[in-house]
Amino acid sequence: MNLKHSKQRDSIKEFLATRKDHPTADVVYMNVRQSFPNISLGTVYRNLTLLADIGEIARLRVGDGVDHFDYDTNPHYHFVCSECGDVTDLNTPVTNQIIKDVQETFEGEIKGQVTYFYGRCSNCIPKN
Amino acid sequence: MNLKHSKQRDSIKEFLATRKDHPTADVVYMNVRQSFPNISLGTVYRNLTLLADIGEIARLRVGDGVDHFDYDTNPHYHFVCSECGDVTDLNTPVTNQIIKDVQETFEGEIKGQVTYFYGRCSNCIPKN
DNA sequence: GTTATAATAGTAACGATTACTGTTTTTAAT
DNA sequence: ATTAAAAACAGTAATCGTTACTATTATAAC
Repeated sequence: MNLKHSKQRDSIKEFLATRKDHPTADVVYMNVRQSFPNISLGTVYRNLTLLADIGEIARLRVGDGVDHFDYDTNPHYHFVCSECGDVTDLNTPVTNQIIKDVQETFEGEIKGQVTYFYGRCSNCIPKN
Repeated sequence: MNLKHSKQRDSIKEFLATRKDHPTADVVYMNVRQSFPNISLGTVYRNLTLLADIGEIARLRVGDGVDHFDYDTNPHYHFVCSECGDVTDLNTPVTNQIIKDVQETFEGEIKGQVTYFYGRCSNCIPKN
């Protein structure tokens, strides 16, 4: 892979680095446009895909029909609020034991696992 | 919810019941058309969504951009082959311990968990 | 500076899904 | 059996996230 430097890509990475939530391509687009008013949505998608492919960011598919992107590539669990849609990090350590368990009775080759949790986030639980 | 009976819906359920793989709406459409040549794709989608909402079938989102549907609503893990895209059942029992662990340090209310595994299925591993 | 090619902006196309609309089925009450 | 209310339908249009295309611009090695 023969990468060339690009200010737009830098800007996308920089933006992602500032966010602890997990923005969608569209949110990235909206924000990066403040520094690059002419950046195209296609450029955002292409670079997010590229960065995810080379492992510099992570692409999250949490079942809401939209891809989310995470600057933090260390394995960690995510929580998706069924009401507000927010995607947040969980700090429970990730275990790989389950992969070993599954592999025992599975003929193919397991390379990884995706797990996310859903429910109501603290903001969406009615106070009293 | 005030359901009325429909032959089309029956047929969709019947078809799903015969399949151990996890067909997409389009596959359901193709097959149910053999008994109902005029059935519309919208009807298939509407009924799959309805059946999933009332818990008679399960909707699987395994990150391939297409929804899969499962007649078996008992909790079980799925494996997604990264090469051929097949979605298959795993027989490792599902544990809820992880939910309890996560709940300990999480302020919101966790209602469930989605886990799937990916890798190469036995068909896609080169034989020698 | 030249040159090769990666990256871009802008736009068109795509595929999965949902929404709309007028018609047909189902169901329950008469 | 007839009727009436509502659910479901077929057919089609629209939506939405994403990818593909194309002509132009930026990058980087020589």
